[in-house]
Amino acid sequence: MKSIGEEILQTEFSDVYQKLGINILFTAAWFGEKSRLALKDHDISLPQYNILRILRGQKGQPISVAGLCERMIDKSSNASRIVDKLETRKLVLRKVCDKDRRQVDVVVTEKGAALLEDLDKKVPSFRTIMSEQLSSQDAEAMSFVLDQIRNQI
Amino acid sequence: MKSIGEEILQTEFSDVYQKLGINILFTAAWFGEKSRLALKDHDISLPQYNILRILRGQKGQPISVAGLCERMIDKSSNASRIVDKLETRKLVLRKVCDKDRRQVDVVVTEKGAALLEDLDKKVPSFRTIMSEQLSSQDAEAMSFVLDQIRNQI
DNA sequence: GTACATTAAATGTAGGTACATATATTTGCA
DNA sequence: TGCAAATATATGTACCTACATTTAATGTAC
Repeated sequence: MKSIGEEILQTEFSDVYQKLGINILFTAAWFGEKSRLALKDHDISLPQYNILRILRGQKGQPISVAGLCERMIDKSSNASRIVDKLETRKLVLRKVCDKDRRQVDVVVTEKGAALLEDLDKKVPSFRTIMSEQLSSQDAEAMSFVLDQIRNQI
Repeated sequence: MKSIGEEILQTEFSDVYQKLGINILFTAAWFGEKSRLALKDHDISLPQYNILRILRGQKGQPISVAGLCERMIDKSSNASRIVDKLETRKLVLRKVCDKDRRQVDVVVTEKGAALLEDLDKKVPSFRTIMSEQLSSQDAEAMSFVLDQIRNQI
């Protein structure tokens, strides 16, 4: 089995926290690469896929571009331009909001929903990747530790 | 304290592994943002900083562009162009390798080393961020779990 | 109601990633 | 030796992020 040290050819870390931190960064990059590979055949980028999933979570209810940003993992991604790409391929629809004409309501189209269902079958789920490796109790505990780390003073 | 669900306004996850997976991605993005902020004043990007640190790890010994790639967290980053930027600012030196003229040897300059030392004081260390939140035993265990996750069949 | 601040989205730009291709050099083998 | 395959780096392109600026619509103070 390849440890994080072997993955990046680093023989020693200054301490175990440094090692864990780099391991988190590396594992996130590894997840991303795995997903991107699965999406490649359909010419969908990772942020595009994430936006489609957020739209599905809306269950038909439209969401603004700012609303999409709030729900994205990468907060500084430019939802406006990602929606552009999806709209060009008719996977989502954009419509100026009646109540506030500054806002733009975004919804997924049938074509988008169908593609998404197809993609879900190909993108490896975290459950598939992780459930053999740790118990759900450990997963919950680990998730809590990550919450704590981000919320330290 | 803000849980991952609150961070991305997601009220429910399909399961705890899904939650942990997204939490790992989000925490990695959070680490990145924190570091980027610290580097901003010096106009150094995160991959540029990482390359400078790899070069310091070489302790003067030159390393090829491919060698840099192997040691980077993001394996598909384009070290050639990142080195370009560093070279323009005279933070690194590039020299065609005598033994194999296809290779390019990269070393950090004194200016680069001085800047790096300055940056290290400003970029928050993982130890600072995490040591209050979990014991070194737990950090070691968590790192091991991540290694296992990436190495499942 | 006009003026000014605020807000939502779009756009411009620099640097980065992902990936294909090009260029130069070395290696290996007939 | 000669020449194709392999290797190291650089470069071109599309999409992305980070961040500043612009445009349009709304809110608010006077």
